[in-house]
Amino acid sequence: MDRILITSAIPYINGIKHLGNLVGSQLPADLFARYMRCRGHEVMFICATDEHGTPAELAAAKAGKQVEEFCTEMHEVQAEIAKGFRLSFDNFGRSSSPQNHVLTQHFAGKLAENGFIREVVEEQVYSPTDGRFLPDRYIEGTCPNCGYDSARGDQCDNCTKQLDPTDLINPYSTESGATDLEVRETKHLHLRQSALKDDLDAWINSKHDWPVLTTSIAKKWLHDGDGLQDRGITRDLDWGVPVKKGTEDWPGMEGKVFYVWFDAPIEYIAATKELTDANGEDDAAWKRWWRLDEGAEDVKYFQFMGKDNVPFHTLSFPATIKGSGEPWKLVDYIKSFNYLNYDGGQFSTSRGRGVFMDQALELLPADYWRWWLLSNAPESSDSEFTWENFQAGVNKDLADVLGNFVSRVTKFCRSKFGEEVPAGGEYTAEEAELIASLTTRIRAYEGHMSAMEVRKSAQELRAIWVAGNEYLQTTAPWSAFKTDPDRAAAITRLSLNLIRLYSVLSAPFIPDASAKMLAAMKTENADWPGDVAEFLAALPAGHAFEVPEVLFAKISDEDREAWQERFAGTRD
RNA sequence: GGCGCGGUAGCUCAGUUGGUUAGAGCGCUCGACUCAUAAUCGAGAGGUCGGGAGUUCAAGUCUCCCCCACGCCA
Repeated sequence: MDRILITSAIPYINGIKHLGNLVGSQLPADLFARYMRCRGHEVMFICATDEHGTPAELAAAKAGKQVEEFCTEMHEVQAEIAKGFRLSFDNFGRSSSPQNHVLTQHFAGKLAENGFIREVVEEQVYSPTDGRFLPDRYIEGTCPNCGYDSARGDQCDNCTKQLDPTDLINPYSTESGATDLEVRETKHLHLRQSALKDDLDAWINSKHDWPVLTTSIAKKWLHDGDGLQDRGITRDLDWGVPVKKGTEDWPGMEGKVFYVWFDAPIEYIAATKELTDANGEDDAAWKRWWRLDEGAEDVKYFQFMGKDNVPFHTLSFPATIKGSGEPWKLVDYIKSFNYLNYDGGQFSTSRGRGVFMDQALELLPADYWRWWLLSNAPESSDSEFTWENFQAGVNKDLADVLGNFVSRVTKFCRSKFGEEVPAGGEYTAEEAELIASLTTRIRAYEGHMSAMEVRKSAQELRAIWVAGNEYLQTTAPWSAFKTDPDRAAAITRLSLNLIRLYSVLSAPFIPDASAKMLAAMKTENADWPGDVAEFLAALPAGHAFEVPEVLFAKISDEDREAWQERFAGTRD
């Protein structure tokens, strides 16, 4: 039995994520976690909300709430949606947790001790009216280039020219409208990633089995231009982890907090501690996952994320870990994903384009989305969501191939033999052939699942479903029944056992339907198939079952058209 | 403008270190079956692998140039 640590990139607290976000990290991570549990491994599957930073403060203000209150509510919303999609996190934590405060401050302290922190004095725009420093994009003014009067401090939306806030003519705060802005000096901490560059480079180069997407992004950041740059890890904000050197105050850094990208990945560790704390366990319980000197030596650590998160996970977070000089667990494998596009364009949170997680669950059960998204996961390149493809894929794979198989077998049996596994008849060469073919396919499926080859896994699983229909078509028990009822009974007995096989194999993809299939077969035995012939004999003659409700209703053309229309524009 | 990733059947995508007639699913056509959610199974049609040049006994797969789409950065 292996010990498998899995983390999914943590979604930002501000708003509900769209299907592109889901398929880029949480969903494939869940697939892998479920599979590893099915295979009997000890799994720790961690996710959380990323709660700090200006966008959260502003969203809270807009909602007329305190930021803590806002985050608590939004965390609850995201946690509920995650449950709706059957994301099987062992803990869905919060980056604002006390555990993360302590750990983040601890790492910063160690980095400072080891000389990887540099204090830098910068000039930033301060608004006396707002009582705070303003991030570039919360300052607007007239563009010096094109004269557009609502150019942002980082870029002009009209002429696309990149700007500094000080370039703007008649700048004002977008928060208060205040125009009495001034430039003030402020001190910040920078993480000396440049000093760790060679170490990180060697580490990345040793990862020969990582996806090209992952390593190519990391290498670009390492070698592009002047190479890996130091990065500011603090901000002049209220909402965040207060800057401390371990448990000590940090002179000159009063009133400042760590920047989100510094504390967010540390939350992976903190969320594990949140879990064990909640369970009343001691520190050894979480350290055995994260500390090489306290039991994590044999842990295999997998991270899942979209490509936009790769730099933080290949460079920034490892720099934090390595720079600490302490034996923390480093990631063993980074599975990264491209983007899922929506109907010819991008999904967009800010513009509300596409289907969002809460809306998706209003339309259809989780299994529909899980199956389609995973079987079309953007692994090797960006991929595309269209309503036509979604409808066709779901109807064909889930309703016609899998759902209908369950229907035809259980209903045939009920009408000819009653609602129990029929006795009589012998297995022939046809059964031997089916079992041989299934064995090959199941072993291939296991290989793809272990390798996190999501699309290939889905393809193989589908082929296994098809094999059942093929078998029925060839053996035609409805014909055999007329001349040789015993033969028909043998075929039906095997086919009923196939339903249990499909339940077990499909569980990581479509957990709800899987549970329904197992329940219909009136068994709780969901052990993974080793010897297939043996597995298919587990439900013996005389074992009762029931005909389940239709597993997957089809998506009608009317529904599809209505949804297409509804989601054509922006989110209401 | 620089960099990055792509451009393979109507659609969505696979194609290992260059090597026999370029693959899958859907869609389409035809056939079989009638247990089943008008479901299933089989067969077939369909691509000069964005364009051009080159390296090689051999290129979708390597090199160069160009075109197109997307993304990141200045």
